[in-house]
Amino acid sequence: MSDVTEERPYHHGNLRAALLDAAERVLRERGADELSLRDLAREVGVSHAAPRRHFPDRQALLDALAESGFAQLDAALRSALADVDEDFPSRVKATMTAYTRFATENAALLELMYASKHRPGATGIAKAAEAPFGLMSELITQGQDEGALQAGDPERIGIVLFATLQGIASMINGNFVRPELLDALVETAVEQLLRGARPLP
Amino acid sequence: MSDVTEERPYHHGNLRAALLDAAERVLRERGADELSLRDLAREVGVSHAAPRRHFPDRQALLDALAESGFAQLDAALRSALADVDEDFPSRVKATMTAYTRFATENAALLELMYASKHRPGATGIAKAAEAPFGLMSELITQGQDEGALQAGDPERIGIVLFATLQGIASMINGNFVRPELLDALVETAVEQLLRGARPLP
DNA sequence: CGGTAAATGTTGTCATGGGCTACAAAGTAG
DNA sequence: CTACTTTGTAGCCCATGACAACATTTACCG
Repeated sequence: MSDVTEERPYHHGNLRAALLDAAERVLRERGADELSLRDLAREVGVSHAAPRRHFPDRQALLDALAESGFAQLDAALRSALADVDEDFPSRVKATMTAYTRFATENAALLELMYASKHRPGATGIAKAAEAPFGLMSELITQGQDEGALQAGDPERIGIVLFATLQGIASMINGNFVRPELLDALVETAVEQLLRGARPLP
Repeated sequence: MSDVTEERPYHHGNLRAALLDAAERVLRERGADELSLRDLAREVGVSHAAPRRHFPDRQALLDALAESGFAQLDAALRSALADVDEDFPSRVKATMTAYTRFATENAALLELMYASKHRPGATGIAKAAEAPFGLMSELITQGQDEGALQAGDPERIGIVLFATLQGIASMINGNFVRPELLDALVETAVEQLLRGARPLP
């Protein structure tokens, strides 16, 4: 058996991942304002300056969290789409529900993801956001192919759809709308999309 | 003539307003993260602990800014509505344009307004938000009265509309969409509302 | 008026945290 | 085995938020 007093090695091994893990937990439990690099270092059991090797400053950590958030969101959306029928209305509704679920269950994370002031050269975030954005475009394209939606730039329609979802989540996360209304609002949004963007008779 | 060396009186007179003013400027120029009570105190010319009398802690200041933001937003929307025709489509479009304009020109402020973690008992913000929210509901009601929109809970439709606008602004403020696309996106959103929520033939 | 309580500002202090530099240990390649 | 690089440590400075004790105005009330 190894020593009971678990000597920590000088090198952590995968400090970056451990920090992100801890950060995600703190973010969820106490919000972005409470995120302190020193605190994370303590939790992970390294010196207060160790995180610096992986995140030059606090904002770099926040950006990394945001980037990871888009990846998680993309995974959530694709997972939701995997379990649903082929027809367009079902797929739209499943996607919208999955988005708002994710967004309301990860309120602080979403706030980071859409924060206006990422560091100038944070290309990683934009890149990571392309995955879910693209998914939305594909979905719209599918709807157009099926004849459920009128022609038009799928990206533009997708962005508006995305925006509506994000906005609904904001309303709930900001406590302006009771969470119980979430489903009804999503339902309304789905109906309006299907009716508002369908082909002219 | 009074003394040239402008002796500052012990009592500022309207410190609270002065602080909010300075805070709004800093918020616009450098973002919420850069807002420091001590810095504001310096700018206004009072001691570092003076703001405490008016804002018990930093969050209280942020909440006050958010509250003021909703009042300004409400004023902007009503002002836009005052200069436009009576017909529903014009009014909707004017309102939506005014909202997204305000939201993109005051990105950091909007972020504060919809931040998920206001202090528990910040009833002031919710109260202030009721004004613009109500405006949106009234607008929907008008549309229904004119027969441009189908029946339905005006508040629910209004919230979805509001959410869409806020979402579009988020996309632009978060740098996921080029600002030049703003008008086109609003246009799309307007059309979808008018088509998606109009009465069945 | 005049005196007292409440508001409002000031000074001084502490703990926390970000960011920096110099140094140490562990891995890696020649 | 010896350099070189990566990763973590120790210690410092400084800004800030929060707090307490004290000072000055202002407001109110007899």
